[in-house]
Amino acid sequence: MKIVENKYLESIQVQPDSYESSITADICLFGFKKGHLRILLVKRTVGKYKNSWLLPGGIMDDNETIDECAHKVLRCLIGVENVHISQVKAYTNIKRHPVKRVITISFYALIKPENHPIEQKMNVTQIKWFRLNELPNNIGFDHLEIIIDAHNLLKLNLKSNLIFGELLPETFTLNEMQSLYESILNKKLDRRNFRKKILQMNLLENTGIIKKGIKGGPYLFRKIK
Amino acid sequence: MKIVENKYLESIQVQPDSYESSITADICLFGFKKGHLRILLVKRTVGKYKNSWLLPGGIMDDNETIDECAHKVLRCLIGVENVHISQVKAYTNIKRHPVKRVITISFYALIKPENHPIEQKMNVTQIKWFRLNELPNNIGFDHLEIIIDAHNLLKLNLKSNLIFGELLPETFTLNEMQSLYESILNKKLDRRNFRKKILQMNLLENTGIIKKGIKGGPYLFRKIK
DNA sequence: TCAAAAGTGTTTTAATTACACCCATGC
DNA sequence: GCATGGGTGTAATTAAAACACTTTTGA
Repeated sequence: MKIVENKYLESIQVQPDSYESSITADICLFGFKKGHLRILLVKRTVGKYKNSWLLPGGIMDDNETIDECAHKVLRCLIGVENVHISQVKAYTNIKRHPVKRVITISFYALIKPENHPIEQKMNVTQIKWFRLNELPNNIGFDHLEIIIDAHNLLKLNLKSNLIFGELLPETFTLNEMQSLYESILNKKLDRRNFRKKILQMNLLENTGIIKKGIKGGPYLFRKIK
Repeated sequence: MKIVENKYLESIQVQPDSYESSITADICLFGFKKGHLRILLVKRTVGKYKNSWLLPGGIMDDNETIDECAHKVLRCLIGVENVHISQVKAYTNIKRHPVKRVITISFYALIKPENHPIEQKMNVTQIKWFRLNELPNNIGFDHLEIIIDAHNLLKLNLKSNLIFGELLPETFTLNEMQSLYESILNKKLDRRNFRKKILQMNLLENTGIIKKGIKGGPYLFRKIK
């Protein structure tokens, strides 16, 4: 299995600009760390965009769907099988890749960075979590547009669905959760109104445990079920 | 240009099940006629699904984006260039087409059927507007799923955006508009509340003209700008 | 003991829903 | 002239937004 992963990783990042017209899955992997919403970007060792930050992505095989491909990328990247992904959009501009025509279908996924240490793979010179409001200005291809589209969809889904993947730990304080919402929506929320709204959804339960090391002694909550 | 169109139309519908792995755009073309939201489906003359109703679609060329491809399909179908389209989703299941692998990216578009008489093309045995709540049960491929996804996105966009393409004529009564909304959302709306909400958006203007032939003498409205 | 963060309700405002009568027109 | 559909406003309910003090804990 490890071999398969490496094979894929290479096709994803080692042999850029060398494949035939391809369909790829690019992943906007969002994480929440130190109070900020972040996204994982990589730099490749070769290819035209080797000095640019890029979304991690992979080429879709003959025998896999684009969703399976997206999961494959995540498996290579963080070694996790069952992360929930959401399809965002297809990008088909003819000149988006300098050598060959590449069609990309983008996804977003939500993880907790602490749970998934990122291994530096050989074909990637750098790999880094960026704050969403401090993105580098050298993002390659049309990946900035892809990031913006994914973030917009995430915001939309957050309001209606209250799905936040594993952006938060197993147990968390309501203020941590509020802070996550504020990061994603990029605005301040009223503490009392936020708690009222979230709690009356009956999707969280109070563990009764107080988180240590924080002034005020906040209760830890978890998702029900 | 007419030749080009025919060439495309053939590749879309005459030579099914005979192409290499392809990327297609399938169009959920919604129309509003006789008080019902409808969708245009076609039957092809050949291929495994020749007895099934299908969404109109076309193969993406090397030198066009998927959006251009979608417009091409609409041009072939109804001869119109500048219809607004919305991308919905990519479908990549491996076995969705019986012969070759076909990746489909779906779109929806909104037109007024009366404005666009549908020509029967040679490769299509039938072409018909179906009421969305009376779809045939022999819909080919995964096109029923595609229709449902597109309709759901349309409902979502209707609530937030108030974009209804050209589903309504240039001028229309508020009750015609309400009837359209009820068809799309599939539920009854309160007449006074609907009018209040729509009018206070300030996106419509009253032409001052009364539509003849209807009891009550309703005013005709149009979109501003 | 004091600074920082947690926890908690009420009031105000805005948005949504429910509801009934008279008027205009076509037949 | 009468049946059908068009047009209109207000009250009730519900949801969202604004707002301040007390308690707990770490340093």
